[in-house]
Amino acid sequence: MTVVTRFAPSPTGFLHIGGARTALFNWLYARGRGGKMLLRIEDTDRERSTQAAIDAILDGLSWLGTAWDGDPIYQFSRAARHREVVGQMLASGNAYRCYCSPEELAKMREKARAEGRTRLYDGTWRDRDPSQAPPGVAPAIRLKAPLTGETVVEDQVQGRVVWQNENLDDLVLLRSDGTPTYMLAVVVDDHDMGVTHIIRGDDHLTNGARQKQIYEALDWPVPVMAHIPLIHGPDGSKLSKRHGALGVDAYRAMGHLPAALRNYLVRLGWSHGDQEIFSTEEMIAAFDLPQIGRSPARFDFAKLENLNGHYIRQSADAELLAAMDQLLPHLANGKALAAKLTPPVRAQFLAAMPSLKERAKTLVDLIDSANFLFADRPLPLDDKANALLTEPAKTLLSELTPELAAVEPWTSEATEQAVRAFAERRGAKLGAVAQPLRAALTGRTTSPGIFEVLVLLGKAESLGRIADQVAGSEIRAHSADR
RNA sequence: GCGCCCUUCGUCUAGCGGUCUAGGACGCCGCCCUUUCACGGCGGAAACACGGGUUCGAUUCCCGUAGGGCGCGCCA
Repeated sequence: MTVVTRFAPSPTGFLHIGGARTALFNWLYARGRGGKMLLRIEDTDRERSTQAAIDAILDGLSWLGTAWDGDPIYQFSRAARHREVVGQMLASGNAYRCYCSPEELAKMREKARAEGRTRLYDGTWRDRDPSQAPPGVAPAIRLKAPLTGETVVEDQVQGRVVWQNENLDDLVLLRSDGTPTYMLAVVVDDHDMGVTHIIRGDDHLTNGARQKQIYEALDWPVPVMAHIPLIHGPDGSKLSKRHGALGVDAYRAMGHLPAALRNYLVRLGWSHGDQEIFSTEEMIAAFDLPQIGRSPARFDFAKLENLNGHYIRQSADAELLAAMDQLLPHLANGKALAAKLTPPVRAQFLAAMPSLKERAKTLVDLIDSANFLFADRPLPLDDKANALLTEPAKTLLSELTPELAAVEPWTSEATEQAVRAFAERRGAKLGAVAQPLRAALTGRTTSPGIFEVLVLLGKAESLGRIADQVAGSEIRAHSADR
């Protein structure tokens, strides 16, 4: 039997990180078994479903690299089929009409709670003759669930979970306005789509039991179920906007790589011995349901960043440049940056990439660390760089200038030789010269190796930037004289 | 309140009765490398929630307690 999994988000917001992991698990499980992962948009809540949310979900899945197979199924469009199935259940005696008013139901719930019972609906209309129906009231259709015995879910993650049927009540299948409920729609759709494995958040575990009752009433085969624990915030509470319940688009905008996010997510709640790094192929081969833990995991940004740094270092230079191009439209200052990336600057960027990527945790870091390549003269200095360029340091730079100007050819070896010789003659440590030089060339106190920077910038630009700082020094010196 | 689930270093986790003086990873601290920052290397601090059982022997099995989560709609 071919494995068919599905990801079934409701389009009421972005694709959040928990949903992304659920999708990833479904995708991995299907891929690892030559199966398919289908996508079903659960848009039956017409009030809250939006096209923007649908787009965000499709976009997010594609970016993450966990795209669905076939066309997305829109649940709302299947309402007629849902009604048809309820008709069958009514005919077979597995469902009945309930004429209770909302007020009556509210009272029942109150009473049940007061008495410490879980079954909220008291079965008023379960066996009552339809002739007693109040006139002019449209009924809801309820499932005639078993009163005794137990309902068991053999869950791949949770193990065998048992509910006493007396704790489960007759759920509504069709509302009085004729629209299907979620509980019914999910069962009918999963069945019709040929879903063999349901992998979803464990907030659906109880639903699993109720849905199993529907499957049994319909005499349909029950898919394998796997209810995975939810992701929590760093403080252990439910993941909220306060923590990082961000859409995957936000992680993208932070400069994370899809491969890194996948690797981070797959290890959240699942493990394969001590292995931390998984290529996509390795993940697909190793992933399985029983190894998923049952306790909720907390989201850890630091670990994600570490992993992302790893994947950035591993990426080919040209790939990183391409990833940045794709990221730019998602950044606030993306347009301005894109305009600066002229062909020569891109070439410089590519040349600098091997050492830049060594230092970056995110693509945003990468762009930021490359700033010195395309900054305009005179270079703005950050505070630390400014503090470093003291008067003696500037004097040193001005004395270094003619020696650098004489360097030919302008290579990293030749410039290093010149600077080292200069420092030695002055009895200075290399750092005493290199740091002011770095500040003048990059505007910062951290950068790739200084001789590499010199070569990256070229002789004319390098000397120009040094001159800018030395000149600034003279201007200030003059004004101090008066 | 009722039902269900969970509980190993700060975090993600390995562990599936003796291999545990509890392993790995991130983070943290120290040292090394070094022109800065990273990378890399080496070392360190850091955990079996608690109480009962079962057993020759419990991190591993069972039962409680405590703490946490999820569910309890004619929402999805």
